[in-house]
Parts: sequence; structure tokens; C-alpha cells
Amino acid sequence: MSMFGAGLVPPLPFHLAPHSSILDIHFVSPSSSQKDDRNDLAEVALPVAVDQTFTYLIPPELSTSAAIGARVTVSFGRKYATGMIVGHPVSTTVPSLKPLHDVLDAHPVVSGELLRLARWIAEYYFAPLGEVLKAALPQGMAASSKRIVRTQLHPDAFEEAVSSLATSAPRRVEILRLLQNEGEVTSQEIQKKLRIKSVHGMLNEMERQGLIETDEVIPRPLTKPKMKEFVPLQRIDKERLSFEMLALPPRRKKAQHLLGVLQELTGSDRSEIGLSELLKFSGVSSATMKPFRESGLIPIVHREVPRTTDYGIEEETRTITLNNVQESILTTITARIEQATAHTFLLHGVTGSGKTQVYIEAIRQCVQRGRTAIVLVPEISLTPQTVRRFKSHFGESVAVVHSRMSLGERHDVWRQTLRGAFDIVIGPRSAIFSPLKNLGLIVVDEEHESSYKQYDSTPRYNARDVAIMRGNLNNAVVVLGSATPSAESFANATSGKFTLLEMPFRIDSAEMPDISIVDMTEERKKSYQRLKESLPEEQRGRLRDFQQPSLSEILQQKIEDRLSRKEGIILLQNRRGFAPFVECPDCGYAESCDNCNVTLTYHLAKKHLRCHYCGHIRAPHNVCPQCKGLNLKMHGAGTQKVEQDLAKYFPQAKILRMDLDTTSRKGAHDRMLKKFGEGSADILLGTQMVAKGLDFARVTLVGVISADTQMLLPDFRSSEQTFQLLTQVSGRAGRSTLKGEVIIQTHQPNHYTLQHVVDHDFRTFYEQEMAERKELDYPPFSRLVLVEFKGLKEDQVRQQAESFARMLKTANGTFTILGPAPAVIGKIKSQYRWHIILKALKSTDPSGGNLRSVLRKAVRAFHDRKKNAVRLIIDVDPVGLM
DNA sequence: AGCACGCCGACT
DNA sequence: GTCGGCGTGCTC
Repeated sequence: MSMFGAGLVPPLPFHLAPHSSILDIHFVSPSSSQKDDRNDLAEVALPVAVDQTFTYLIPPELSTSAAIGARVTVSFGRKYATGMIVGHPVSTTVPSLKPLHDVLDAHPVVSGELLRLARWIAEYYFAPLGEVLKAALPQGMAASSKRIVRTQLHPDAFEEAVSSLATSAPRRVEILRLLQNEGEVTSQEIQKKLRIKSVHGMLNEMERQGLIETDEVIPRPLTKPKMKEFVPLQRIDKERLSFEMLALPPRRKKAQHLLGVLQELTGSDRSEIGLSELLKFSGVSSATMKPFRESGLIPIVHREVPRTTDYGIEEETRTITLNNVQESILTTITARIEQATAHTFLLHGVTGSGKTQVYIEAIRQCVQRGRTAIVLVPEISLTPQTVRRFKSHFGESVAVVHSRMSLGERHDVWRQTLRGAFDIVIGPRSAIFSPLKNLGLIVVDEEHESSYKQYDSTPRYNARDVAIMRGNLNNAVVVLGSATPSAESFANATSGKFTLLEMPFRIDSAEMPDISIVDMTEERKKSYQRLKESLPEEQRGRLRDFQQPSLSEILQQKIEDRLSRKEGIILLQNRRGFAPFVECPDCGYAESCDNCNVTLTYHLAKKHLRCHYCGHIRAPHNVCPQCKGLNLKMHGAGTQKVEQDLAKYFPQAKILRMDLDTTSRKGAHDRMLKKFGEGSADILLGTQMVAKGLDFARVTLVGVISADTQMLLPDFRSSEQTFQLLTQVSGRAGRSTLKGEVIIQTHQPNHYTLQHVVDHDFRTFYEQEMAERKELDYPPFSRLVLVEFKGLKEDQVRQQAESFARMLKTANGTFTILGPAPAVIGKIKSQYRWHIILKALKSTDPSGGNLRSVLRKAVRAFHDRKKNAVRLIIDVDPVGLM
């Protein structure tokens, strides 16, 4: 059964077709309502990689609870799976229906609006509806069963079985021994520990022999909700309270005080207080409390609360004074919120222009009008600093979701949100699915960030675009904010699809930093010359080993200067490890990964080579394996190399290195930022994570070690991403009265991207970038779909890709087909990768409808062919083409 | 995806 | 008979 009505044009990319009505795709035509219609069928979406839903029978005892949007467990194949009811078909052609096993939710956990959003995502991003819904729920809510294995054999019978199988069936003996040691194990654990490939066949055979028993059990990962005690102030008997206060002996000062505090509280407009807050506030122990609890004078109720993290003291004031620009923008946004119609704004404000203050005030306006708000932020910038800012303004009514939270915490927050406990949710990508009712505003901060796009698993959605769609469905206002908007969004803003709001100046009249470019090719010549002159004639042979220092002379001077003035320094090197290449200068051999087509990076701490794609680790060669030469050399510089150079030049400086390797431990990221903010470190050196979302007044120097790493990548977005990153990191400099300065090192000093970064000129960059995009028909002039083929055997991958391309070509669509060709990185984790890039011009296929329908047919045909040792991945609006 | 089922070949 | 490997087809 198709999830969508047959023959309908698939959904159009909304921000290009703002008035599409294609969302009304699921309906039952009135003529079909006959008296033989059934009412005992449920259409269930399951998180499996097949593009269809499944029909189940609703047993009478579940008929009242089997509502659309409720989760159900069902028998699926030999397993139990958790799915969601997405419809109630009135008839079916399925010959044998299974009944629903259970309904897990008394009330729907996905509203009609969210379900419609999920359907749109499924259709637009070519993902099964069940997988979309799974992504929209907290982890663990859509679990499928595991096979639990145990043995009930009597010890004597057990030993007998073991000895009789000892020679004939060694594998079974291993399984029995494992069960003996561990008690119960899952089939996956057996597979992993004993490295058995086809466990299930073996388990089935053993079950038949009576050696073991197995059971399908759905794990219950949901932790117990956290309960808290509250004192409901309205239920306190005030007269009795005064009476008992008088009755207390005078020496019981603590108790007197406690009751006094309570008396005051009952007179306030508070309706309740947490017991722990009450005790803390009145400075008494729970022992003092005990008799009152027992006598019932102070009533206690237990209630579920979310596990909260302490984000520290509220530093900021609750009131914000907006400048004129901010004020007028706020008025514009508020007016739209009041209209309660969907509308998208692009808020383009330079770094330090006070966008967050506008968000906060807009949210306040929204909440005051009884509506709710979602704030999306890139995960990396969801630091305690950011969170505290929102917490201090909205307190208990804001829920925070971030990656450092446990599954239990996230689950609690989600449940509470569903129940209506929050007006505001702030979180990364997945927070766009927050079950808020009466949504009025969605803020997407740093809308250009590629982390909004889920690129590594289905559904491959972009939360920014999903936000716009959710805004449409909920009549909510969407505010996309950025100092460096994506070309797509800016094009939509100039064409009038979005409303452009601009904040061209920094607040509090802080100045933009001075940015200068250092030509590293010149630097190289200079330092080579200097070295040559410093060496005596007979030692000049050593110049062959000359390695350019990672810091130019001028950057060194500037660092020296800031160190002496005790001002903060941020250095960006967007590459981790020590050296990204280890090569033999004699024969050209380069250390590369066995599983991936990439070079290995040398890591100093462990003195090993590491693959940044698959994690493969091995020791470096001492002798070139190709020519037996002894001259293997390291090239390029990662953060570790820069750190080493810094330590050499500035032995007295305290350096914090922040990259994936130093922040993998929980909380490390926050601790480092805190340390740097306090001034107990001088230099913050790191990958792009130093560029995002931090705001330290003491930073007056930003250095970019190499602008080239990203800029020269073979990807159509590389200029744009470089511009964004450099502008962003530059914005870290000089955020207060101290003027900031930025030094960018490059071998491409005349590249247009860098020139516009220096001039703080987004507009001109944008125009030039648009010209480049137009030349090659890239977005926003076209829409792209990346079709990837992946498999262990290259010839199969190539063949599948070629036949897929032939299918597309014979369909004679109006779009361009590039490839198939091996991907830029031709192999990752031992899987060969081939790509087909589809490009539909907006001028010829404005809705993308032609591309979608042709592609859908080809995908169906591909899956019908079944011989699938090759995986097909469809990535709509990909962020990168590599 | 996850699993069953069938078939083959090696080993015993 | 046991076990691993591989291709194919299905899940309401």
C-alpha cells in the first residue's frame, strides 16, 4: 500500500512553492464510506527500511485506545516491533492480518500536525514514514524486540549435553558455556562474543533439540521518571497553621521559622513550592519538617519532574534594552506572530549585532500571547553560556535538550513537553519535532550551519527546512538568523519568499575587527631565506628538510603582544591531529587507510596514524614500504602541530587545545570554555568548534592558521563554508570596548572569498558566489539530489550505478544527470562509493516534480530487482557532494 | 533492516 | 550431521 495517494504530484520543496497544497495527501474519499466499511483496521508505520506501511487488526479490547498517533507493538516477521498508528483503513486486500499486540500510549504521542510534518519529510526526503517517526521521538521509544536466550537444563543434563556435543558440535557447546556463565544473553551478544555469523539458524536448531529456550522481548530502556515532593500551598489550613505556631514551645526556633515562612508563602500568589526549596530557603533540616509532615499540617504531593541540570548562576539581567534597529525588527516579527499566519523571516545580523536579544524578546512576545516557541541552535553552540542566557529569561518554562543529557533526561523533557509543561524548547536539530502545542514561533539560529542537515542516516532531513514546513503547518512564524546566511536562504529573502531583516551594526557601538591576510607563500620564502643565511655553507644540505613554521612572523608578533597585555587569543586550525599526510619524498608513497581512500593523520599523543573516516589505527612505517627509503616526511599541520609550535615560541603561555580529541570526554568542552573565559588560559586553539557561539569580551586577537584547508575542497559549497567559518571566527574578536584584530594565513591571498571576509562584505560575496553558482547551475538555481551506491564489491557498485543512470536517462526527465562516477572519497569503511548527481533547474522544473517522480520510479525499480548487495542512498538537498 | 530458507562445499 | 558462506525473498 502506498503511503500517499496514487497519482498525486509529490511534495514540492516548500520554500520554492510556498502556497502548495500538496500536504492534503491523505484523505478518504466520501464515496468510499459504505456500510461494509471496516472499523477494525490500523495502518501501522514501522521503522524498517521498506517504503510501505502495514495493516493490522485491532482486537476489540484495544479498540478504544488504538488512536492515530499512538505507539503500538506488533508481531513483525519473527520479531516484535514498535510502530505507530497512522491511519484507519476501511478495507484491505491483505489476506492474513495479524492483530495489534498492544497499544503503548493512552493518548497519542504525535499530533495530527506532527504526523503531517512527518509525512512531508518522508515524501520529500525519500524516507520510510516509520523511520521519520522514529527520528521524531526520543531514542528508545520505537525499540524492536531482542531475542533472549537461556537454558533450563538441569546441571546433570547440561553436562551430559555438553560432553555428547563436544566433538560433533563445538559451536553449540560454546553457546551453552556462555549461557552457563552469564545466565541470560541476547542473540546479538552471542553473535558478538562468539563471532557467529548466522546465530539465529543455530539457535533455532538448539531450541528444537531442547537445549535452550528463547524469547522475543522488547527492551524497556525508559528509566524511571524522577519524582519530587511539593508543598501545595493552597491546601494548607491557615488557621491551623497559626494555631500550631502559637502552640510551639519557644525553644523550637527552627520549627517556628519554618512555619513563619510558610505563613508568608500562603499569603503570596505562589501555588506551591518544592519541598527541598522550602527547606533550603528556611534553613531547616528535614528532621524539623518530619512532625508536620506526619501530622498533615504541611501537605506533600509527589509529582514527576524532569531531571534538570544546574546551569549555574543567572548572570544576566532579566530586562533587555533594545536599540532602535532591534526594536523595529522585533515589532515586525511580533506583528506577524499576532496575525498567526505562517511567515518566514531571514534575520541577517553581523556578529555581535544582538540577534539573540531579538530572539529572546520575540519569544517573550510569543509566549505572552499564549503560544509556544522552538529555538534551534547548532549542537556545538549549545554551551552552558547559551543555555544560561535563555534560562535566566524564561526560567522553568524553557526546556533544554542537548547531547550531554542522558536518555532518561531527554525522555523526561519530552514527556513533560507533551504534557504542556514548557512554553519554549531549545535544542539541536531534533528539537524541531518537540511536541509543543499552539506553536507560534520557531527560531533557527545560525541557519546556514550544515549540522542542521542529518547526512548520515535516514531521514536525511534539514531541520531548517523542516522548521519552515512546520511553520507553514502550524501557522507559526519562522525566524532564520545568521551573520552569514546560506545562499539558498538569502536568495529566498531577495526574491520575496522570506522577509529580509538586517542588523548591520554591532551593539553598544563596538567596532568590527580589523582583518588582514598573510600570504604564506611569501612567508615561506622569507623564512627559508632566513634559515639559509643563518646556516654555515657546509650545513645547507639540511635545507632539504626545511618545514615552514605554522605561524607567520606577524602572527607571532601579535600573539606576543596580546600575551603581554593579558588579552585573550583564539586560533583556528580546522584540522585535528598532528600531520594530515605522511609521505615519501623519493617515490611519492603516502600513508593511507586500508579501509578508506584517504590519507592517515599522524597523532602525536599516541604516536600512531589514524583514519578520520573509519577510526582505523596503525603504527607509521619507518621505512617506505614502496621504495625502502628512509625519508618518510610529515606534511601539513593539524592542531597538535600548531600546539607544539606555539609551545616552542611561547613557552610561558597557557594553551588550551580544543578539538574532537580533547573534548570527547563528557563536559570537557564546557570546562575548557569556562577556563578560557575566566582568563586562566591565554590561547584557545582548536578546530571549528572555537568559532561557534562563544562570546568572550577579553578576546582581541583571532588567528586563522590556514584558510586553505576548506577553501580548496572540490565542493560547490567550499567557498561559502569558508566565508561563513572565517566570518564567524573573526566575530569572536573585539566584542566589547577592546578593538579586535584578525590575522588570516593563506596561500591564496587573492581568493575572492578572503577579500570579502576582510571587507566584512557579505553582500558582495553573495553576489559573486551567486554568479559562480549560476555558471554551473548549482543551488539556489537548481535543486540537487545525490544518489549514492555503496557496497563491498566495486564492480557491482559500478554496475548498479550505471543501470540506475540508464533508467533515469530513458525516463527522459527534464533534469541533468551527472555521473555515475566514483565518489571523491571512493571508499569508506571498505565500502566502495559511486555517485550520481541529479540537478533540476528551477527554470525548467520549478517544483522539482519531474525529478521526484522519475527518481521515485527508478528507486522502486531498483528495490524490485532485489539483487541488492549494493545499498542505495538518496540524499535530497545534500550539504556536500563528496 | 533483520531474518528465514535453500543450496553448496568442507570437514568429520 | 555440523558449520560457514552466499543469494534471494518477505515482513501486514
